[in-house]
Amino acid sequence: MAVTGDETETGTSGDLTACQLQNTGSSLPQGGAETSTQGFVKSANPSQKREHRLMKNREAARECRRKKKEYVKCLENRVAVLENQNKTLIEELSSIKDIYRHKVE
DNA sequence: CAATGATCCCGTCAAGTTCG
DNA sequence: CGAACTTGACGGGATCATTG
Repeated sequence: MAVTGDETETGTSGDLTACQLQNTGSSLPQGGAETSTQGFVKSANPSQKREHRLMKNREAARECRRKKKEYVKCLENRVAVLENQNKTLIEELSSIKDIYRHKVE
């Protein structure tokens, strides 16, 4: 097993409400800077168009993976928190049962 | 130390979705 | 409706750990 991971669900102390994926319309340099996509795409020859498309997709894939990774990390945090909650509730229930038992006896 | 397996990250393609 | 965007799937290279 290659434990490359430096991840682990460290607290991040986050309030993890909803780990939502989907386009938050977040970062992504889409409309941004560099190649003024508009004019370029029209005047470019097919191979330039292809190159441009590949480049765009390359960046998109990177961003997509980044978001997915973030999403998974968020889910992992959520699992950790819920497991803790569950544990606490089980203990609480157990002590309530105890109290009840003593009263009955 | 070489072979092997596991895992990660990347680039590309294809199909689906969104938007002007 | 077409162009741009998003994402799952696939194949390949790099790196690390284990094993004989």
